[in-house]
Order: sequence, then structure tokens, then C-alpha cells
Amino acid sequence: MQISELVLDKYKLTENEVNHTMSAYSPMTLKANQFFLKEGDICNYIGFVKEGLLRSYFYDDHANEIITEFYPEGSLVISFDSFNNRVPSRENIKSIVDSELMIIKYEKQKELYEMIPAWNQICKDLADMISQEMIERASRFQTMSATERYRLFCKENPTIRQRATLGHIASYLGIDIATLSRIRKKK
Amino acid sequence: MQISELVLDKYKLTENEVNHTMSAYSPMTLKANQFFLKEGDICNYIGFVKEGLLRSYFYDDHANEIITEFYPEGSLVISFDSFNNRVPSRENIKSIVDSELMIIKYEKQKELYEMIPAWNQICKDLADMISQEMIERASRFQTMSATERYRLFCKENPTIRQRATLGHIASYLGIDIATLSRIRKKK
DNA sequence: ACAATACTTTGACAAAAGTCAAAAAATTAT
DNA sequence: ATAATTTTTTGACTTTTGTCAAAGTATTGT
Repeated sequence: MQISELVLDKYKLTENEVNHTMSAYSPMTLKANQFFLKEGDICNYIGFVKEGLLRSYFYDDHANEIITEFYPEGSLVISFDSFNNRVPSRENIKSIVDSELMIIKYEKQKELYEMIPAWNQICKDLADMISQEMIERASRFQTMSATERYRLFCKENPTIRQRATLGHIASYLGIDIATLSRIRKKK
Repeated sequence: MQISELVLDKYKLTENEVNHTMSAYSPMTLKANQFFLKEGDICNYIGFVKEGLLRSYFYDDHANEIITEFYPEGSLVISFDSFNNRVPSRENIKSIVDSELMIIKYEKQKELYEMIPAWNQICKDLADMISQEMIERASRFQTMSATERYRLFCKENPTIRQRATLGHIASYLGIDIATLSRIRKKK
């Protein structure tokens, strides 16, 4: 999700509003494999990825890590449900490589909602977008083979393909790692 | 989605507000296989299913019907994206059996938003719920076999299981009909 | 009622995807 | 640098799922 473009282009914030928004955010640096959010905690921050890559995951009954999302540069990192509804997160969010984010605390974000009306629309549209992405994700599982899913993933995410492990991508696509290794091999 | 309970229990509308809401809705009857919404049209109505069953679907590149959702009694029938953003729907919504709905037109619903503040929250929560359901749906494809998906579907939807065809359920679960027939047979 | 249509089952295969275990590569930490 | 750990690949299967085509069953419309 390319939030910066979204905000500046589409919502026509005044210079003042842009400045105010910008100054509400502060930088955060994560080394590889550090948590942005732990399962059970309440998500208190929204983050924008300036540099790096993160992943979101939970554990299934067999304690396997199930990856549900990647956050490359330009993404908005948030557990939407936890952040908005102030409930414990069911997912973990962790950096895959060293990453730089801009973050904003829940309370500050709330202030923005009140001070800058456009933010309400931005938030609504983001929820829409996230929802659309999940619909698309489900329908790809529904209609595409493992090979097709992998090919499309690589086309859409060339930068992730290089930085995430085969295991991460396999988990995200719901494919066994041995199978994905074989899919990769045959061209 | 059990909208009636939601509205009455959780949001504590005044009697006045409930009455106002109720009178904004009007009944709609659909015979089996009638459209509630056609691909390309803008979704102008929200419907609540009082009786019956509907399905939402689109066509893939091979002109196969891909079913993305069922709407049994108590469901809210809507193309969220189309209704809220006034864009053409990418999905069709059609009754499977004779059905009775209560519907409300876009303009009327907008009035409700303005007159009854709680409706904004209801709408936001519904969006959340739909989003959560899609996340759940995707993660089932990601982690469960065809047999497991079917078993769980039947457990969660005993009434749909009886009224939708095997083909409908197979499409929804992303399983070939011959395969689903065999899954059914073995116990 | 019965023809037409739609749906489901079945057989015989084929292809796709998973399992287990071991080896080979790559990465990381000391 | 090199030992330890983590990832990836590979072989030899097994299991799951899909394909095609035909034959049964239901359902529906006139």
C-alpha cells in the first residue's frame, strides 16, 4: 500500500495538514528478525516501511509459522483489527531484514482523525483496500495451482522474492517447501 | 451476519431509531435463480435475508462460475465495494432458492447515517467483520486440505449444505466436482 | 407425464502436491 | 575462519486432487 502517494495525491491535504501529519510520525529502526508486534499485545502503532521487509504470521495447531502478509517498502504495517478495536493481536509482525519505518502512536493518530477530516476517509479507504486484497488472495487460492500462484507472486513482488526465504514464500502461498523448491527449478 | 441482533443488542438504538430504521426497509421477494445484483451494475441496495439463500459469483477466464460467498438467512447481501464507492460491481449476486429479503436503497441508507449516528459505527463494524471473514477464508485455503475444508464448511453451514448443489459448494471451496463427490462418499 | 435439462456419481487414468530423510549450500555467530 | 545453524535441494515414494467421459439420478417445464 503506497500510503504516501495516496495521502498527497488523492486527498489533497493542505500544506499545513501534510506538515502536521508528517511531524506526528517518528522514525523506527528494526534489525532483522525483530518484532514490530507480538501476538497478544495490542497494536499501538501504525508503521510505514521506508526501507526493508517485514512479515506477519501466526502459529497453526502444529506450531508451524503461517505467514499471512509481507510488508515491503511503501507498505503500511498494522494489525488493523487490534489497532482499531483495541483488542490483543492474533498475529505477530516481525522484520525479515534490517528495516526503517515511520511510526505513529494510536493516540496521535486519533488526534489526526479529529484535526484533519480527510484522515477519516483515508482510513476508510485503507480498510477497503485491505479487504479487497484479502478477497483477491482468497480467490487466487480458490482458482490457481501452486505453480500459478508462485509465478504471479514473483511477478508482483520481485523484491520480496529475493529477500524472503523460500520457506517464507512457501508458507505464504500454502505450498510445501520441497514442492516450491521443485517449482522453482523447472524454469 | 446477524444484523438484527447486532443492531438491537450491541448498539442500543432508541426505540425511535429502531422504528425509523425499520420503516426505511421494504420487502423484496426473489424466485430461485433471480439476480439481486448483476456484474457491471452499481449496487443500489443492501438486503437482509429473512428466508432463503443467495450466492455471489464471478466468471474466470474459462467462463467458469466462481462462487465467493453464500448468503443464508440472517445475512447481509451487498457488494460492499460497489455500494460504498459507487462503482460497477465485479460480482453477480443471485438467489439459489426462493428468498425473502428486506432491502434499503442507497439514498435511504445515507439518510440513516446522518440521522442515526450509531449507523456509522455499525457500518464500520460490518466492514471489519467482512474483512475478518475474508482473512479466515484465505487462511483456510492456505492451511487445510479439500476434505478438511469441506468438513468444516458442512459443520458451519448445515443449512447451506442441503440447499446448494454440490457444484456450488465445490466452486466455493475450490474443489473439482468429481473430487467433492468422492469426498462426500467416503463417510 | 415425460422429455429436456441439470446435477451427481463412477471408472480409469494422469498430474499435482505432500512426506520423509538425507545431503548439499548458504548464512551466521563466535 | 570455521563450527554451528539455517536453508535449500534432491530422491524415492505416497497421497491428494484433477481430467475426461460416460452413465445414472433428479428436477423442471410444458
